[in-house]
Amino acid sequence: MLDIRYIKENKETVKKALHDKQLEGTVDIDELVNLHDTYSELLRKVELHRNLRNSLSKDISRVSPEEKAKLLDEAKNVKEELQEMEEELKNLKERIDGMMLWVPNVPAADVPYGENEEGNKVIKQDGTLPEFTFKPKDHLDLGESLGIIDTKRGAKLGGFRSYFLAGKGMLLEQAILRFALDHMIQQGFTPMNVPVMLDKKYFVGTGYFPWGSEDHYTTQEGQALVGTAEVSLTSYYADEVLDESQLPVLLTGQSPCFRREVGGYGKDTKGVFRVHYFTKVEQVVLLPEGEDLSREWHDKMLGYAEDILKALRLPYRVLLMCTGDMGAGQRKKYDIETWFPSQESYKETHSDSYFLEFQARRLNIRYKDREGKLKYVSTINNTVAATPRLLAAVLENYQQEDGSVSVPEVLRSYTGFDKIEPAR
RNA sequence: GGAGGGGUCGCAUAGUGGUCUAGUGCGGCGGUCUUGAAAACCGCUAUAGCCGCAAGGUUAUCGUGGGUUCGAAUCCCACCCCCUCCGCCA
Repeated sequence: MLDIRYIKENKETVKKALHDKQLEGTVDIDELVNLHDTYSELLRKVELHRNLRNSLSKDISRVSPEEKAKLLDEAKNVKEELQEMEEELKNLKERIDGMMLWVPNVPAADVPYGENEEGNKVIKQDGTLPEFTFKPKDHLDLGESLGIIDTKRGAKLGGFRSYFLAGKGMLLEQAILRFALDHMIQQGFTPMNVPVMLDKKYFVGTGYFPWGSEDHYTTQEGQALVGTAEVSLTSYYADEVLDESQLPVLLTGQSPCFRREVGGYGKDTKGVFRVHYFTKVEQVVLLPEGEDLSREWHDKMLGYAEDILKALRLPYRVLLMCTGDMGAGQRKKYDIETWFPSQESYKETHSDSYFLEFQARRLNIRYKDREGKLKYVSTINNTVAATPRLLAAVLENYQQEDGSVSVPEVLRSYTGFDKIEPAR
């Protein structure tokens, strides 16, 4: 959420953000500003009227019985007038609040303009592409021949985009996750196990709602299932006031992630690349205000994710996402894409975004600065490792001519084995 | 799921319709005293908005949302959360 004062003073900037993020038509900024002006004017009138009511009430309690009757009549009139005005005020407020939720964050100055993913810029590439003396299999073929990925039975039980991981595949997944978690702990992050069914307000708070509500499952109780631990971790301090000395808050959490993947029916249909349920280690940072600081941490957190890929010796590249391919709430976003030999292309495995105060305003997370002034924190989040997608990358990149898959060296102390061989 | 108790200022607690403009204690900040400190004493001690150059005034907020009333922390309704006990359960 942006400050209404900012929106009023920077109408054209906000309109441009709507346009650049391909969100035109979702909210009318002129209408919003006009409504808010009307609201402010009415609010002033209402407050004057409340003042009148309050002073009349006070008089009634002090005055003699004879005078009382007269004042009571007057007070009743004021009350009725006030009720009408307050009704209108409430309606205005609801409309404004509803519209405010649709106002996106303004992209940072260095975010390139683009209508879709084609506008993204590759800004970094790392790792040597593996060379195979044979035609590399895709992760599903590998997983099936190794007996570690079973999408057929997954689909039998849970429908399309469900899967089983079995045996050493399951253990390798756990190794990746634990390795990733350990790396973040080494960076000073606090590991967290988080709730994954949350009140919808936290999805609004993190900016997943209203834009992405279609992609979330809901419970009978009206909660939604998280698509990422970011929602839980970022909301951890919702409605709280931190002291500046507590910042930066560094959290890492592992959680199941649930995504309906509506609108993506034809996309990535093979294997376990795009699934309804996966596991992810996420990193979230809360910072004092200041864009320079956020940018510094944004890059630093990108580095933590790169560390994982480097340690796994997986080739990857980093994309600076364009306006049309970033989230409504995001200020700037990097995606990391990891090499998938079977497709001879890089595929998204990580996403790193900073928000400035956008999420903190919605979630009401503030801190007291050194002068005792209350300010909103700035938030950033990034993937550390998401499986089975990253597992799939490991399988493909580490496959051997004999059909086996060797285990990345850094994971061997976690797995206890150094290769996965074809099932008999 | 059932029964009972409870949610008030940073913390603890008082407050059953009108000086509640929310009392008191603790903590915190400032001051007096002191060589210094402690103790004692005095003062201050929320957030957001509006009007105002300022001083100040004003509106809202006692878990949340409705309602009753001229007036609600206080009465009524719904919901949320916490505690105790019972049931169920990894």
